[in-house]
Amino acid sequence: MKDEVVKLVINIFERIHPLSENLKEKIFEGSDVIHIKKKDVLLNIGETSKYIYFIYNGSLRSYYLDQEGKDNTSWFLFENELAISVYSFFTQKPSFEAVETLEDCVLLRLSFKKLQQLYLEFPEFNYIGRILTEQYYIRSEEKANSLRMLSAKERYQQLIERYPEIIKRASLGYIASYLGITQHTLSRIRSKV
Amino acid sequence: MKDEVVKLVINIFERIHPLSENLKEKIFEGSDVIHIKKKDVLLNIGETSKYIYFIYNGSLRSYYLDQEGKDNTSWFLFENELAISVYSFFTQKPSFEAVETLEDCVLLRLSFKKLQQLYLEFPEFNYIGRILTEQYYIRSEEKANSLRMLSAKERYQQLIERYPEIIKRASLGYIASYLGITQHTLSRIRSKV
DNA sequence: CTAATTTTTTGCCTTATGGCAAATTTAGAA
DNA sequence: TTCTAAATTTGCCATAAGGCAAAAAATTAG
Repeated sequence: MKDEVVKLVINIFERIHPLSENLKEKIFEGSDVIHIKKKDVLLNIGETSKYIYFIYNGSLRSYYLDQEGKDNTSWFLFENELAISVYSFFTQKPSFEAVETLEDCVLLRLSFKKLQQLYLEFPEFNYIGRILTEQYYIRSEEKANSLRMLSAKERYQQLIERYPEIIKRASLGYIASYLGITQHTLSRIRSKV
Repeated sequence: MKDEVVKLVINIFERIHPLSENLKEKIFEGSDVIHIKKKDVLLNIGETSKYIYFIYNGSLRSYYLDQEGKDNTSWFLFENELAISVYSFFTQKPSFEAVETLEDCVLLRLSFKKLQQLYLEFPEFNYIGRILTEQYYIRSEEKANSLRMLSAKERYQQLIERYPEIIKRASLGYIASYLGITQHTLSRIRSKV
């Protein structure tokens, strides 16, 4: 199992920049495959994010609690994507957001500490880290721009266009908060489309 | 002038990771100081972003045009910050957003091509690039989360708390679109506070 | 398979925000 | 300084989205 998962990750990395055999071995040694049930929590609010996850199977979401304690989904993540709590992992400070599974998952886990070692020992690995960070950053900008420029309905339409599976795999309540609207509004939008 | 500006940039970089003398020289050689007037355009919609800018003096904004052709500010940037059009610069594809100055500016400019050369010639420079990308990425996530979770009034209050000078340096219309609301709404929020 | 729980839809009314238009203030140019 | 243009505020009304509550549908557990 681990062989297969690590192979896939390395494959994704190598589309960005070749890896030395030594680095590949270190990635293999430093990471673990974990199996985790639906609705299990990978990171609690207030906890510092210590791991980056690669999603081999399943899906995750991260969410914030607002003033009234309602949870607002900030990201959905699926197969072949990397999952972290952006602020907490990058700064190594306590998280304002939580991360949980939406489905049973198979994840590859690498610790922050190990990752830093790899970055320092293999400077070229920073190239890959930089490119991946850029790619997720672009998606973050897209999110902000949709929220700014599009109506609730348009945001919903854009979401199902770009990530059609999201509707099958996440509940309406989660999707609504991700779009910055209430369940009721989303339900109404759907009934009209 | 150029000495002073490059020194400041390198100083900022060195807070992240030390630079070899050779790399410092290459940064100096590869970059140009440019003086540019208020309201001048650094990047047009449809154009591919070829430069990254360091703001020594002045301020910039980037903006999108919505369906009706109204412009919506996506970022404000001030002294000691780096400015790019995120999507276009990272992907080297035509930009959906434009970048213009809000004030007369003194900028340090480095081409995408030169930057890639530096990344390849000095692998450790990717470390700095990665960390900076992470920092701006965090800010992008904050923007998206504010738009999702806070009311127009709360977003305005958060903005003046975190970036108080923004009010003196950007017009209300720009600030309103950055907050995802109309000028009128922002004007009303201000009159009530 | 049935009961219990969760998720989704719907109705009614309130509130926040937008659209248009005009008045006022501020900034810029001659 | 004075004139002109741009930015900001305000009023009035329309529309989008939220709050509360309950019904309906779907999922899960026993």
